[in-house]
Amino acid sequence: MSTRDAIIRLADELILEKGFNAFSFYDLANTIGIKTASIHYHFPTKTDLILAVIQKHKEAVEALQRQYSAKDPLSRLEAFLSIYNRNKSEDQICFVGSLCTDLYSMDPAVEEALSPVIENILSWVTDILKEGKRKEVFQFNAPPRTKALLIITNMLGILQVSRVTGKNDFNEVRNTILKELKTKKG
Amino acid sequence: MSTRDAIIRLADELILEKGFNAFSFYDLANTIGIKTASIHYHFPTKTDLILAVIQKHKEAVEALQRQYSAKDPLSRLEAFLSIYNRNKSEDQICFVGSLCTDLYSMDPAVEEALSPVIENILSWVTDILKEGKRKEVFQFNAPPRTKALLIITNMLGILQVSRVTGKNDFNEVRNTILKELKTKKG
DNA sequence: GTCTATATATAGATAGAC
DNA sequence: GTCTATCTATATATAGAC
Repeated sequence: MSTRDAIIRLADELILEKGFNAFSFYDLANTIGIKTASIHYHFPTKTDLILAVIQKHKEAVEALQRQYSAKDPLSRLEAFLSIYNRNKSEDQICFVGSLCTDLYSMDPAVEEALSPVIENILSWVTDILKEGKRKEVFQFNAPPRTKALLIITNMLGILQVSRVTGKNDFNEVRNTILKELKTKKG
Repeated sequence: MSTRDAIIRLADELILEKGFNAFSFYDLANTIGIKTASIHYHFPTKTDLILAVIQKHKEAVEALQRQYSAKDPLSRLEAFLSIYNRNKSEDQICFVGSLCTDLYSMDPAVEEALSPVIENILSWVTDILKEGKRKEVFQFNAPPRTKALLIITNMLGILQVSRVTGKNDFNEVRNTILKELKTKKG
């Protein structure tokens, strides 16, 4: 893995673990085994770095969307839910939740970059729900976009809250979302 | 208002707006019109200050619980939901969401103080839902504690996400939660 | 209870050698 | 592409005068 990729990967982990304002170029440099000046060579400013991390998430989401585009609604929904799997280093939260929390302490360019990623995820889930309802594998009453917001905020929120209430709650919420959504057919 | 209270109030606002790691004693001092040394007189460390902010929320929640303890389930639920009203300075998020996001960058004493507050809110909402179901004003299938987690994470999450997707989504989510919960009786 | 002054540490960032 | 060295700014925190 290139140094550049190692920096992005570690920055991403630290954003999900501690938040954008709680890690420094020194933390990155020290862990990777280089000097801070080398980080600045790849990313002149911390904003440049965070934009690269967002870009990585953007591409990962798009890859997931393509990979499951032809699959059934339940598989597609599970693909979406897999974004939140907490089998990485312990207790990482959702990157959207982390960045939205710190949003007003960051360069406005971050919001500009983050916005289309969030809108893309929201459209994706909305579309999955629409198709699932049409095929009668999902049931829900709210408008699809609203139901998508409910599911997304459940996943984002439980990753944060379950840091305190206990990690079982993550599985409980995830399973309940699926259970309430599924018809006998799904 | 005492200087101490002014500090707590402003620190609270900044935590909800920018997060714990994005404001300094200088920000507080400068806005209030005192010097940083005066902040340290009231709160020797930043941890002491955040603990006081948590204590303030603890008391506010408990006051709300007492105030509505004898009311009907719908009124009690609306009292809970009022915690998330965003009619303060614009775009503040949920204090639980903000602190959980930054949790692993803070003194462990913060988690210790925050945990009972979250557990108290969770018990409160669980109890409201139980009573509402028993009285047939609410309908839901999941266990009451799980349903409480779903509603809490919806509210916490939408305050963060709607910073990007637009503030209408906050009202949409809030109204949908109530709509899906209510029976004809409720 | 607030101030001035200061200590100490760390942050993001740049210049220029190799 | 990585380094050493350094700049400048800001952070939390303390000592001691008023």
